[in-house]
Amino acid sequence: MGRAPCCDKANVKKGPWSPEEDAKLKSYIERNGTGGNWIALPQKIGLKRCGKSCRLRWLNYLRPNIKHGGFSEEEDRIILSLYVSIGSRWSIIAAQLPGRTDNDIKNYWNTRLKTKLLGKQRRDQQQVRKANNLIIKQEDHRLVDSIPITSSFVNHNQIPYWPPQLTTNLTSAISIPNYSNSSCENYQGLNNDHTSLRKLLMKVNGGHYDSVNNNPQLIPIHNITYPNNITQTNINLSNSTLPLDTMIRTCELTNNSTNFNHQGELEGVRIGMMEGQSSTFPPELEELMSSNPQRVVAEDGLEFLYGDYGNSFVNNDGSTSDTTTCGESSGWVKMSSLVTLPNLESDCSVLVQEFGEENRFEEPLRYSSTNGL
DNA sequence: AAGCTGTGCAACCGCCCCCCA
DNA sequence: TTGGGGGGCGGTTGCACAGCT
Repeated sequence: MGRAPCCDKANVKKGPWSPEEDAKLKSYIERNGTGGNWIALPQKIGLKRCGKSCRLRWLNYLRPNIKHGGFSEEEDRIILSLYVSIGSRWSIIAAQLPGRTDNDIKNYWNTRLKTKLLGKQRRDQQQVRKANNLIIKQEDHRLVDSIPITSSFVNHNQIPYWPPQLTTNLTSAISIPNYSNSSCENYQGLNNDHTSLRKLLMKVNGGHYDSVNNNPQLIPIHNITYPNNITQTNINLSNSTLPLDTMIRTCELTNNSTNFNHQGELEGVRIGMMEGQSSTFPPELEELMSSNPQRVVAEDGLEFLYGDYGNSFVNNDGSTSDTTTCGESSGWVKMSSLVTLPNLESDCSVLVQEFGEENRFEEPLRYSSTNGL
């Protein structure tokens, strides 16, 4: 049995709203409110529109204080960082941007930001292809296969970033963390449970989740006091909000490899980064990461997805350490290091050594903010 | 100038969740 | 406890406009 339509499809007007319809809807809601029933609203007003259409028109266009177009760089940053963290949860992202609607942000992402990012990547790849073609022309064609693919611009459809040998090594060296049972309490709830995720997000963002009224209260990140060692400088989202996975990934790849729980599982390593494993990232970002992992997260603004950065950690004293020696680093990592595992192409054994049994720590990594997380 | 292509955005569609009778 | 209805959300579509050939 099919679902009953919310309105009489044959007798409702579709398509663009006229100024008269806008005026009717706006003045009615301003005088009387929605009455908590969008379906009944058009009849009351005398509009031949579906209630859902009225709701959408009000929320996305007629509602006061709506901003259209002209996204600032700061807004770009927030959208990008949240997109990396939570994916296409436009309503949550919109909640962080006053005056913006989920529809607006969704459109902005699909038409501008995404193409900007992927366009940049394509340009980069084209440049490398051109450069390689030049090399090929200049060198003996028989040498082509021996040219090392050094980075970054590998087309992962043709050449997997994770070498097969490494994948095997990783499989034996790393067990998949069970977030729901993890002894690292901050991973609890990372099980696609929408409510749990939202609660976690609220907490991580320094907000308060009103479970009675299901009402998230967010506060900006600059109101958060960070845990030891972590500063707004090395997180570099100072005027933004701190996304869930940002914190998690920051913690995952930091300090003295306290990444093993009592079961010997590697706490928090995002299995999505392993070839063939499920991902916590949206496909296009996964594509960016798998083809160009070193460049996915940089430090500033838009560049944080594709900008340059140094392969270094930030230590407690402000000095830096090379990523390939991350086990020796004792500080929180930069944003730029969040998705940077040891340089596996150059030394597959590093990760196994880094995370080998002998490096297991007794206490799982814990981190908290002053708001009780 | 006309046709084509790309872009931006408003609006719709359909699914899912939650509330309430 | 359960099923229907409304609200909310993400994905998609279609149209208008601008830029290019």
